Amino acid sequence: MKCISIAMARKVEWVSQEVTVQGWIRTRRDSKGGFSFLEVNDGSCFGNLQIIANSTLENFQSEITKLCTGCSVVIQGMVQASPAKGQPTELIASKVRVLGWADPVSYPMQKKGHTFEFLRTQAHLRPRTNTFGAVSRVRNRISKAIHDFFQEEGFIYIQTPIITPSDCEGAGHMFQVTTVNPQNQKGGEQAKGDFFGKPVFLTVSGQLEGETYACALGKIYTFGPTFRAENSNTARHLSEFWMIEPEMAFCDLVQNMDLAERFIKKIIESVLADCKEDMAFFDERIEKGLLKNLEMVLEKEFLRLSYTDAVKILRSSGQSFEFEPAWGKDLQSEHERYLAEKHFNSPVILFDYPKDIKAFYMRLNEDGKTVRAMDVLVPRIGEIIGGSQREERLDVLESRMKEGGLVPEDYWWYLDLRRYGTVPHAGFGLGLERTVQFVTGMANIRDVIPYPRAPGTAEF
RNA sequence: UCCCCGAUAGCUCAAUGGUAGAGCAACCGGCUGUUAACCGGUUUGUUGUAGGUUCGAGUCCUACUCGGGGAGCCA
Repeated sequence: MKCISIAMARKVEWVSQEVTVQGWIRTRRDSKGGFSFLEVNDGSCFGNLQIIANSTLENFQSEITKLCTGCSVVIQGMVQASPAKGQPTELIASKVRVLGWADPVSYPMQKKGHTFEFLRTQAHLRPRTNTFGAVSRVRNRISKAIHDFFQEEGFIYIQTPIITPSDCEGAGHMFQVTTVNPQNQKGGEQAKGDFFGKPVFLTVSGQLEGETYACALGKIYTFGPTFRAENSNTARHLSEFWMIEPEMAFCDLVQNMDLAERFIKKIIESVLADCKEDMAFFDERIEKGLLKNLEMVLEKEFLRLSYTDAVKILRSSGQSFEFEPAWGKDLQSEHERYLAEKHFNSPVILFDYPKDIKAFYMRLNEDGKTVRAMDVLVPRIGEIIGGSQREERLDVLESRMKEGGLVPEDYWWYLDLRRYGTVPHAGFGLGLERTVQFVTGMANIRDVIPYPRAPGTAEF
């Protein structure tokens, strides 16, 4: 007898076949007409399999009528077309074996109605809910789409270090990695006796290392965890998140933007094609109109707008902002949201930002005032991609570093790329969790990663 | 980190400074090819923590903890 997944058992091809399924009980409904309905889910798909458990089963009174949400079971039986609405098939059980009970008094998961805030306190059990099962499957499909996309485009997947000495781009606080007991360390003496003999940190970006491989292999991408010790407490920030960073040699900003747009569309396309049940759920219960919006994103060309033009649009919009937009200042969330949600109602790519608000490695434009940076803004989320064409001219790069108070010698290996066979190159970073948020409509980033890490939050 | 709001039964929430309640869950019973099943009944409390004001505090005050919304930082 074949042991099959719930996803398979829900397909009509399996009608009339004897099979075994295994999973967890979602609900039980008794019929005194002589049987119980069990809903079993094993995570292989959104829907449950309805089991018909007849009272003639030997453990019907002793066990089956006591099953409740969370119990694990193995069930043998015959798949049949369901006579009632609600499911294509169901399973007439010939044997129901209980593997593990779940005491209904203490088991925290109920059939219905849990807030995401409560489920965050039960992060080890929340994947058993509809929402978190669906998020997990979509997150998986997005991850696969990312690899598919880059592999098909000829990119090489490389793994950049997680422990790194480079205080990359001076962007925010880093987590220091040390084997020295803080109680034994004297002020400033720590690094000498420490494991690596110098201060090292968890990576905030694999970009600098990624550039070195792009300048040898042409097109590369990284896909791994990233750590930022910022004390930021929002629905779109995590201390530990996953980032995808492609880097391409012989590539300018326009090609970079082209890639970013194709990339995001490929992800949406894959999820819409392969996660229909999950996406229908998100559309109905999480974010009304989600599917229509994503389909619209697929059809539309992403708008491309220089920072300078964006500021002009904002200033003449007639919209009242808390902070007045002005050239040279960073765009506020309210500005970005206005552009992506109100003015264009579409993803927008902004480019050519003032050099003073961007990182040292971004290529300086001929005007001497702006750099070849780009941000992809999407409705609801805001910035989902940040990238740039990199500064490939040694002298310009060195002077930009000095302007920013960095010591070029610390970056000797990075500068070597410009000393030996320098080429124009570009790349960007995409936040995986923000992408999952965008695709699923989930409002809080802590609900699209299994175990969120945030300031004061590391329970599991 | 800053501003605003909140914390009461397992969960979601009520309760003029004056006897702590409902719905859901659980349990018992009824009914039914049911499907967020339905109907009747029963049980459930250190009101986030520590202080303070008051004859009396879930309610007012202070601090702290945690959560939510917004902001900054960014992906």
